Amino acid sequence: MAIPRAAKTLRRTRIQEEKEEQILEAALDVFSVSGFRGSTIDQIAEVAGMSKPNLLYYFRTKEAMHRALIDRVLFNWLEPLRAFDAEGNPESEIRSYIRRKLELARDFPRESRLFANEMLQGAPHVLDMLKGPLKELVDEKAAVIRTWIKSGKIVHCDPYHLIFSIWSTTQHYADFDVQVRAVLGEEHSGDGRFEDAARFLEQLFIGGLRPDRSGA
Amino acid sequence: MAIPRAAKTLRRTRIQEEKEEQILEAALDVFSVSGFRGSTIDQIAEVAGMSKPNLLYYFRTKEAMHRALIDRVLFNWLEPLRAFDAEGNPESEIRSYIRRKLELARDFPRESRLFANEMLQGAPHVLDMLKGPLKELVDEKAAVIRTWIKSGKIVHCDPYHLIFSIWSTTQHYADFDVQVRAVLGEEHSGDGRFEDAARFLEQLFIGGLRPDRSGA
DNA sequence: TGTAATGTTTACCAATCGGTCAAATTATCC
DNA sequence: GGATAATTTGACCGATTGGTAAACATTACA
Repeated sequence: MAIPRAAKTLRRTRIQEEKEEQILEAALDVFSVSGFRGSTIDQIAEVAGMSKPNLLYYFRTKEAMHRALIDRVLFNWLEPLRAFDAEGNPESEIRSYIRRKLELARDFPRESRLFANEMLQGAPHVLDMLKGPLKELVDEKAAVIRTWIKSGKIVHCDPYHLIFSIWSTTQHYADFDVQVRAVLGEEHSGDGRFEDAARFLEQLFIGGLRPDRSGA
Repeated sequence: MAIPRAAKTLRRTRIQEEKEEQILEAALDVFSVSGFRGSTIDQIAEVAGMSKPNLLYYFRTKEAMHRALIDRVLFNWLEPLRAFDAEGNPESEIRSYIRRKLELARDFPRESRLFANEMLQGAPHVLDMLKGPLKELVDEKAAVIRTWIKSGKIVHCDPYHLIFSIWSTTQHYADFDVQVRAVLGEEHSGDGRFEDAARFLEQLFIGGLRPDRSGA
């Protein structure tokens, strides 16, 4: 007789570890493409290579699966922003922030798309996190940027929109990958495009934020 | 007895005009949030305020509805890029391109999200258009940008990634609207945020593309 | 090695899905 | 106003959906 599933987390088996991993991996595949509503348990079960009831033995509902996935992904997703350091100098901090975000887009495009899908749907599962922890983190980093502005290290600008623009430009290469590939053509669709993107974005942001030397 | 639906386009009734408009409007509401797979005909019918069979009288399948919607939206979506003019000077052209794209994001966010959903799903319905007409248009505009670079009007950079970065930064305000609002907080979630965004992005791109006067 | 806990499968359920059909209703035009 | 075309509806269909029940198989551990 199986334990009530609520108690399952008390002690985790080897098999539990493996299967849950397997399921979340498959769920990421499916959710990141079709979004929550558009994905089916059957689909995920097939990708995971197990029967639907077996999958439901580990995650009782589709919601639970999605929630577990989001929880696991979000932490890593914010890591680069957390690393944004007030002590460092603006140019290298921004440069390395762009690098990190671009690496995430390259190495974890499904995670990026999972998040993008959630946003498009109005963030029904993560709205509290956006308004709480995310906002606080961004507020904090915006304050850092403001000190850079006040000390004349970068041009006067809105720190929030600066952060938004770094997010959007870098995530674009994961979320709109198919469009990027289509426009660049077969020849420039290798991993080299990430190097090109990094070079361009660093140039754009470093150049665009350099304090104005003509005016004052 | 109703006409075979294939002949319907020969002469269009007043009612046809109205109802099809009504349906596409509702379909835009639904598809832009849930994507193709995640949306249901019943949902759209309810938003459109008509019965499902009635809706299916005008569009035989969900696919047909989606296709009609995409077709109608895509043309307008590319208009700003088409307006990108080789004769104008780079600064004002880029400035007004950003403005136009940002206005689209503000005034037609559902259209932007419809497109974003399609991209996330791998562009199953528009891949040919991306590889064909879109690529050609972008190639053409990239050539324009290259002439600006050659004549020293803007800094040397990759024109494709420049275009991508304008797309992503502007569309971000439609596609990730919920995140932008959450991070900015209630007080900055009015329409004023588009003015702030415009000011920041113009500054970023104009500054970032200004030819380097320190080097040469 | 036995047994209890854990894991898996087959069969199934009610609800919803995309879509059809024929009958009923409404608009159009002479 | 009547015939005819256009529109709308309710009832329905088979397939798929998220999820369950219970029998069956396997594992861990004493």
